[in-house]
Amino acid sequence: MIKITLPDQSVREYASGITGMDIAQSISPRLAKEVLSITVNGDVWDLSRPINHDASIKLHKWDDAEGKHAFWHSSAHLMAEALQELYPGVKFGIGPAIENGFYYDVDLGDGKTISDADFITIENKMQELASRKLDYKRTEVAKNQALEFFARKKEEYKVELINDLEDGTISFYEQGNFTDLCRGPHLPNTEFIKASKILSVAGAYWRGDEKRKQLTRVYGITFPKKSMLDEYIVLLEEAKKRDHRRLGKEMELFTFSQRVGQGLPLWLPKGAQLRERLENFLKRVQRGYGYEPVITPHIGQKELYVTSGHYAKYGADSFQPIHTPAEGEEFLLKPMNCPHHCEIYRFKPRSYKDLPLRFAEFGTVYRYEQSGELHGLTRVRGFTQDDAHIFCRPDQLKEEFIKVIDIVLYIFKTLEFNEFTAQISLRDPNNKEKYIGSDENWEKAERAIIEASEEKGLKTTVELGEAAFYGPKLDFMVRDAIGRKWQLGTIQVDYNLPERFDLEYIGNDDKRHRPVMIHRAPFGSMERFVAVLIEHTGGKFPLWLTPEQAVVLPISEKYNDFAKKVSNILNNSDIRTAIDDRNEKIGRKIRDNELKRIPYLLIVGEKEFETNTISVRKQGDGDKGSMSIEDFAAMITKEIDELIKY
RNA sequence: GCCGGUGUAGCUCAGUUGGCCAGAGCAGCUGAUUUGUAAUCAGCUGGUCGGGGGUUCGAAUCCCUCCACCGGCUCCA
Repeated sequence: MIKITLPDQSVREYASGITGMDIAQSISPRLAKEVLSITVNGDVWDLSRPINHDASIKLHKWDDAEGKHAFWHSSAHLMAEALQELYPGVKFGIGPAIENGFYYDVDLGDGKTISDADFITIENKMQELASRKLDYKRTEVAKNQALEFFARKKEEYKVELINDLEDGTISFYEQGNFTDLCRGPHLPNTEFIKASKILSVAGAYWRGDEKRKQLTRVYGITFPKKSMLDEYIVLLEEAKKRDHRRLGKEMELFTFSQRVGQGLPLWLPKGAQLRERLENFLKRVQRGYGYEPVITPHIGQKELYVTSGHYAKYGADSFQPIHTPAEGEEFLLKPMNCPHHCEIYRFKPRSYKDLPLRFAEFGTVYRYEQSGELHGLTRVRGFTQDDAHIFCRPDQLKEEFIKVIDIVLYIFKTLEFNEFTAQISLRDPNNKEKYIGSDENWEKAERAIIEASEEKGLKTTVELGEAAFYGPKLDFMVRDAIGRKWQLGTIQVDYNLPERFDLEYIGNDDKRHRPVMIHRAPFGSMERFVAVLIEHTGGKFPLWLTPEQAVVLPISEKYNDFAKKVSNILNNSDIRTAIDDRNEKIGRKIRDNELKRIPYLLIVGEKEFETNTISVRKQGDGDKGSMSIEDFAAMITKEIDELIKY
């Protein structure tokens, strides 16, 4: 007999060789119907794999990441089998589960492609196979057997994968007519998969290497219930409706021009105002934290970036130098603000008493992104960072770090990003030579970040080896209103630039010391942040940010003068108010302005004119009755004050 | 940059296998109507069909090429 410990620490005894499915069955038949995989002593296993020793286990259903993972991984195999039937001769690369679904990289053979029109055929084939209730069977094989098997099938990609594996740990999974090299785990059988959808196809280099063959990557998603697929499709449609590229155009916030150049956003008046409001908001917050504004030009001498080290690393893949007509000088469009800020630090000798210095600038930078990489406002070639560089003494690092976290948290709270996580990126302890700076400084910096995050109670993940070569960092990820993740702000510690620019301060020991730099951008970039804000809010911005807060709707032309008076009073109270004096019926005006996401519609007609009032309609909430203009102004002012306090 | 897809009016889209002056709705303009809580009616304007080249008696439609956009890959100071 063996002892099986469940997550609640209760212990059950079973005969050796019991499987996860047997255990589920013994707990409840209902559980047995829903369970998808099992964790055994920390490893995720198939439910059909025998357990031969004492173990702690956890059974996974759809709600667990592990359960979904097994489900989608098995679905990738199912799709592969479908492709094998539909495209004879297809060769397989890799087919993992991903955050939302799975993909399989396949080589269809020369000249063959899969297009949108083929998706339905693949989906139908998958469901046909699934309904046959094919078991996923695990076998363990020796390396030479595995090689022989796939060599015979002319699966050169699999052969390559196996060659890179250690002997003795190789497992195959087989369902129906499809056998794959796979670590698992998998579902018991294909019948769990009740709904399949092929989402897209794309090219993907074999093993991520652009010098190697490009395979066809087929993306799909599956569900244990048909209704869940329907819900997912609704979510995709909702995401489409919120797409910032679409709303940016519709709400007249920004545009792109082929003539200006790809990846170079043009901010339209309403978008520029929105952005300016965000900037002013952050400027005020930063003023309170002791930041000092600086302004630097958009270009700098090439030598500046040679000094910073960026030229060596990125020069060839950047916009190429600008040459002066006479002197033969070379300038680069600035790809970041830090070198300029370092020169500001160097303006005069600094004392330990001067530190920390916090130089802030909404600095516009230009980076040559590959053309296929550009995407709306989230990936552009010219963008403005809400940048600042803090120059401090090593002993001030943690305190400064905490203050930056405070700013980030305040921004998230004000803009209602209520769900977020932070990723701490540390250096790879086995690869220390990849990084610049002393061990002592690294340890100090990493400890500072970890402790600062703990003190602020951040929900963090730690990634080893993800640090920049010049220092560890903390990145913030927010979850938007429909559950998607976006990376926003970043805080990075840097020992490299102070070194390269030979930055110093005089300590209280009268000796020269090296300051530490913190790079930080709570929004990340204005472009990206506005994009995320649009997608998060679906264009229904917080009242204090929205371009037009209220529109006065006169019932007929007779009340245009009164409407004018109302809007003047409100605008004088800093409430951004427009008038819709088109020759339209009131129903039409309401409809159009609701669709424009105007927070408050103010209707004025005979009744309101007589009593000097307005009839208020709140966006999405209908008629709120009438009130005096002054009461409305006070109400709005109060509402904004509650949203944003600075 | 690479693979695949898309490109028709400001926006959303029709335009069958190449064939009269390229269409619709919305937006815009003009006029009528003077309106009470999510679309008043009528008329009009607007497109070198992404750019260039080619095939053809004839091209939005077929071919080549360039550009931009979309989905990914690679990259991201």
